[in-house]
Amino acid sequence: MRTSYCGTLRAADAGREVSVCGWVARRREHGEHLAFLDVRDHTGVVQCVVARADAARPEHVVKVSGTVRLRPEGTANPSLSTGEVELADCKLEVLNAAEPPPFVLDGHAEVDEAVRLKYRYVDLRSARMQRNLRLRASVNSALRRAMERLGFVEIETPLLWTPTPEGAREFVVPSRLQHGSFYALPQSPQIAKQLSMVGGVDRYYQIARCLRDEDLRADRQFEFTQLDLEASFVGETDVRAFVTEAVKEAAEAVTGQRPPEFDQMTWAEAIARYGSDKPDLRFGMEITDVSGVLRASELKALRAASVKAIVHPGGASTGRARLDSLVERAKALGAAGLVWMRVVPGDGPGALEVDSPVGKYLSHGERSGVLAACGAAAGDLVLLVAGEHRRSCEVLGQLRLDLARPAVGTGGLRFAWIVDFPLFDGVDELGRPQAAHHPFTMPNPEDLELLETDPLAVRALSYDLVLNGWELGSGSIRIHRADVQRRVFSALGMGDDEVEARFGFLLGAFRYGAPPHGGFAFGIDRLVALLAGEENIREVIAFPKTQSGADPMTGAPGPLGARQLAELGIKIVG
RNA sequence: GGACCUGUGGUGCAGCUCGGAGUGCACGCCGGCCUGUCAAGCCGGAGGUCGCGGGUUCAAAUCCCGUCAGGUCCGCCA
Repeated sequence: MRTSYCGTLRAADAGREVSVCGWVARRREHGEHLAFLDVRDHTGVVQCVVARADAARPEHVVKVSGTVRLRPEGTANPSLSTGEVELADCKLEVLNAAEPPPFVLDGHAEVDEAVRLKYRYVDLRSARMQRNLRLRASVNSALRRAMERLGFVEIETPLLWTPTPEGAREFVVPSRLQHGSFYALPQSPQIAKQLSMVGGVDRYYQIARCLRDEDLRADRQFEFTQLDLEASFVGETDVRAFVTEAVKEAAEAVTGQRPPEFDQMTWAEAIARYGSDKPDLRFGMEITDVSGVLRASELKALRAASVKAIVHPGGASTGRARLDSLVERAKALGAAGLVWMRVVPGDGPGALEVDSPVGKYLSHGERSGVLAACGAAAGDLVLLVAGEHRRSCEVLGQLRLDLARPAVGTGGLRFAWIVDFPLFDGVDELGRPQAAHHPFTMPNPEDLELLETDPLAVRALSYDLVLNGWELGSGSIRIHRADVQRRVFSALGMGDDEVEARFGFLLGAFRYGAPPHGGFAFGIDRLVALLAGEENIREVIAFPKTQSGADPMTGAPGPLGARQLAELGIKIVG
């Protein structure tokens, strides 16, 4: 039907007889005998010269046959890939007429997302969506290449799995053959892939759809896609090397450049320096501990266990209203308060003074000590939070992002491995430790004895991959011995009966020869969004859902008919 | 479960604080003119449940209450 794609024609093609197919992007009419028609396909647009264009309205589907020729002197369009040529002596065939589209696809108007989603099939024609979908495909392709090169074998795991009421809320599917029983759609193929290790697969991977019935966000959809992998007879560094290789291959496929070595720091270091377990390393403003300087301060509030500071370079010009809102923000984040200091020149060369509500309560030595400790200079803004170590760090970590985070798509790609996560993160209302990662995570062997005595201090053999402040994914070495697994379940407050009911088949498998193994999973939607410079994963998903979980195009979710409900043994009560 | 922002011809906005006739801008659409444009240009035209419901008022896009939808965030996401 066609000989060429629209966006590929160049000066070197001059003289060729070609046919292109696509959509009418735009037309420019000059009276009876001359009109220009821009025909668009996924590769771009090409200008076709026709006598009359009445029959070809925007978004009509057309086939144009003609001769490629150089445009007349002075009429080339350098902003177009095909700007040096045009199609002349055209035969125009309308393959399908179209109603005027609900919005224009010229990339200039910012169209409301709800409208775009309702007419997603039109929206997908835009250069932006075409680019994002193809970028995503090349990421998938690169990931597969890397995994195959590393000896991983692609295995499909069930979508209809058994309910495991741990972690994220599950989507469930009623069983027609066993009324009252349900399948669960997998939050991740975690257990299946571990069983594949017991099954001697050695190296498993899958580009897996995961489903979680939790509230949606800019970086979270009900269903999302992970590169999921697991390997036997490996340690932490092996797993990280596999993932690093795959991610680098994907980034290179998109950017043309192999990314530099990934940073690596411990979880404790990430919290202390950036106030986050997913630090954005594209900029500085690291947190400084100034507790020592203020230990004997007249200000009781600053004699806390831990006083932290960040410096906002050039922030001394920040107005009172803005500072007040920062104080409110800090309180909303859980800080007792926020002390700000505008750094101004003092008397004498190089001397500094502070303009701060608490300035007069601090000695000269304390004021200069704080400035020296965090390296502040005249014109900067210093923010102090006092309280418990982790909370103070996290509050300042959030303010750091609020004040200075670079826009998505700028500042390059700063990958970082965060290692040595704690095994448990806090306790629930009954005082039981909560698994930070998942309950199959191997405790650090050095900390095994703390499982029963000080569980919150136990480090895990687990690690996260972070890119520009987004958590891409996480992984761990798994427990492969039933006795250790039982101790962890016990620390989690799960009794033998409960464990048996939920994970009996997994513990059973571990009795039949489970190799040491570990793995990882990371979100492809997030990786692709960051590589595409999008701040929302919906922009890299062909048919995403809104924040309330609806699809404006299909109307999903929708009701079931009485007959279908009866077949499933389901009665709607609310 | 909660906080905040948004909702006005097909699209994007302004109008809302201080109530006074659906007022305005840009794009698109329809028709006319136009032989080198390229986000073409010029002229004309059509197109409205101001998200929805209620209240206040002589009078509501505008003020108040409720509700729905979209978005950002908190909770949630082992």
